[in-house]
Amino acid sequence: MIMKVSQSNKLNRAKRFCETNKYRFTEPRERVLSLLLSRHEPLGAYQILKLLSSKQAKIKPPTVYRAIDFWKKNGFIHRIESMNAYIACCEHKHHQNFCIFICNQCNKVSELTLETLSQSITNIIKDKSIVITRSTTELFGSCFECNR
Amino acid sequence: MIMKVSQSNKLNRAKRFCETNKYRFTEPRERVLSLLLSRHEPLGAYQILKLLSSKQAKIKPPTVYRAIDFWKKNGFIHRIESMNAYIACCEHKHHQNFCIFICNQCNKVSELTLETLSQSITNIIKDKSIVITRSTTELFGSCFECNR
DNA sequence: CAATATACTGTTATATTATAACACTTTGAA
DNA sequence: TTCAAAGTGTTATAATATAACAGTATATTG
Repeated sequence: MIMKVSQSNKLNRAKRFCETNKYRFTEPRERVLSLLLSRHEPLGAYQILKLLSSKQAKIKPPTVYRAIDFWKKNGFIHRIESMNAYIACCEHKHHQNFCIFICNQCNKVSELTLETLSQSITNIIKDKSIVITRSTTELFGSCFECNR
Repeated sequence: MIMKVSQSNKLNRAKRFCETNKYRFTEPRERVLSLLLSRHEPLGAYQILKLLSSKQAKIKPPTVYRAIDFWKKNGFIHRIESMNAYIACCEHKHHQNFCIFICNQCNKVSELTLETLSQSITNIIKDKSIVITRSTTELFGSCFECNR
């Protein structure tokens, strides 16, 4: 399987992450993350299920959901709530304040890596008695191509 | 049934909205919206189903989902994506750029009516070739009470 | 090295959330 | 009064997600 460098880098980073933190980089985990890294679009859990299953070896939902939960918890994938779908996180460090853009017309989804977003949200929350630990923002509209 | 004024006001506004736009203010629509207005917490579709059903008259899922879809489309309720739940929109005019805060500890949910949010998002999106028509932001953290 | 605790997987079953499809009813306008 | 459109009722089923429990792999400790 041919991979872009950045993609295999990300997989390696995930592997190192597991080693460092004494988690296991198991086959289901590897396969789920690889798949999400190789696609640049959100996949539903049952799409992943189908893509990872062969006629001989059918995977079951919990196998996929466990891997998804693991990577999600550890900042390697995002759940797109409005789509019940998952994408590989494009930059690990932005995982806490995550923003995606969904084009209403072509349905393309892109993650926006916005340094300013979490800053903005902090500014918006003037009431310092609330502490924000995580945010997910889903923007809908039309993209450059659909817009011309 | 005793209601706060603002609550019945909101129901009236919804009624007027229907009259103005030639939509019907039918019984399922009224009951679903009333219920959501009377609670200050998110309700799942099947919770609504249960609350609106009596032993004699059991409501079916499509009845609830149709009412939910109607009010959602028309800006009277929000879907909280991360919870598969629905709440009455606290201010009609903010419906396009909607932000809620969910306390991780007590699970209380509050809608934030932030004049500045949509502005901020516009500022963040420097690339003017993208047009945002709607946004939903879900913030997670700990609230004032849980924070002390 | 064996015992054992822990993390993880495999499997079956089922819960939860949402929609398709079609017959019937209400409403307003021609 | 009939016709079209909007809306509801009902049955069935799709799509998404999790509980529960037995079994396996791995690292650790005695």
